[in-house]
Amino acid sequence: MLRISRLTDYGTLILVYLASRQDRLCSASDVAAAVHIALPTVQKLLKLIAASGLVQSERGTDGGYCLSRPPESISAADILDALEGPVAITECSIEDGHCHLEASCGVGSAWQKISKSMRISLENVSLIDLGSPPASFPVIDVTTPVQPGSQTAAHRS
Amino acid sequence: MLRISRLTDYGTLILVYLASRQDRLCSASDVAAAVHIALPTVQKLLKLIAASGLVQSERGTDGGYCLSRPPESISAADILDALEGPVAITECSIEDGHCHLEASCGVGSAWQKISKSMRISLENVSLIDLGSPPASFPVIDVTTPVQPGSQTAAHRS
DNA sequence: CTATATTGGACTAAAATGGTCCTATATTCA
DNA sequence: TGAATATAGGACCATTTTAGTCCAATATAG
Repeated sequence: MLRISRLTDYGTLILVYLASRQDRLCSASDVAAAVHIALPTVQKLLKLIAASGLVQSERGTDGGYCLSRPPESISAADILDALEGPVAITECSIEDGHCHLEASCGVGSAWQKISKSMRISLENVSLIDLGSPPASFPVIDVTTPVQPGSQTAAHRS
Repeated sequence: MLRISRLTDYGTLILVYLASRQDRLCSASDVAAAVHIALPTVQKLLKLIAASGLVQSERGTDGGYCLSRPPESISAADILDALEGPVAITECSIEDGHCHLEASCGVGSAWQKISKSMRISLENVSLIDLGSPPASFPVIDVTTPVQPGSQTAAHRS
């Protein structure tokens, strides 16, 4: 169903929470209590997210996690990259080469291109948007040339 | 990874093939030979697709399958609906109600809205587009009000 | 030295996925 | 009627992915 995993969903919650606590360092326990997700799961996710560079960590007493960039500059695509690997709609589109159907296919490339458009659109959704979503999100136009880094979500208040 | 399943990918291939054979009825064996996918798998997929109404079937000698609508009117969203259930980016967005995080969440709705935009954009990609993709597909704008049935892919020659 | 944290990994149960196969039924034609 | 060809509707299984928990090691502060 073109869906993201539940862990990615949780990860988003965690990041949104950290965005609201930009100043302080939050321990995994703090986060778990705030977002109402079991501690072990939060720990696992924070480790993953930290490994991707989206958050920074500090060990020891009074240690914890915080965003390593301002929330405006963290996109939905960044989150997917961190928790699910690169956004790719088909297996073809990640392996990019050895598909035993290539000759008769002609479809792979379409899904690939759709995937690229979606990725770009997700790059335009920031952590702030995810925390306080607009009335609705714009529609992907999958038929005209993509504009690489157009601009970030335009609804910001 | 925001990906579609391999079976859905295969299903797309099959539908694109049927679109090129609009006139005749194609048996599962015909299709399997044409798209280079194992017969049992093709049979399974055709049954699923037929159940969804995208293709019509006829039994008996000289029976087979054909599209039940012109390929222009079959969208990528239709294919996903047929083979993976409704396009929904999060589990939340399908159950639409009982999420034990609802209080602290605020994120679910953002992903839900993004999902809706993506769905609409996929509705604008036809089977013809999937068969002969344009140079690139437009980018989803996830920040402005959605336009329900705007128009179908504009690159058609 | 002890408390508190993260780090990095192993581990398990449950579910989804991909794929095959079998029986029943419908249709055509000789 | 009977044989051949198709779909219909399942069951079934192996493998992978997902979600979730837990443990030993390390770093930090007091």
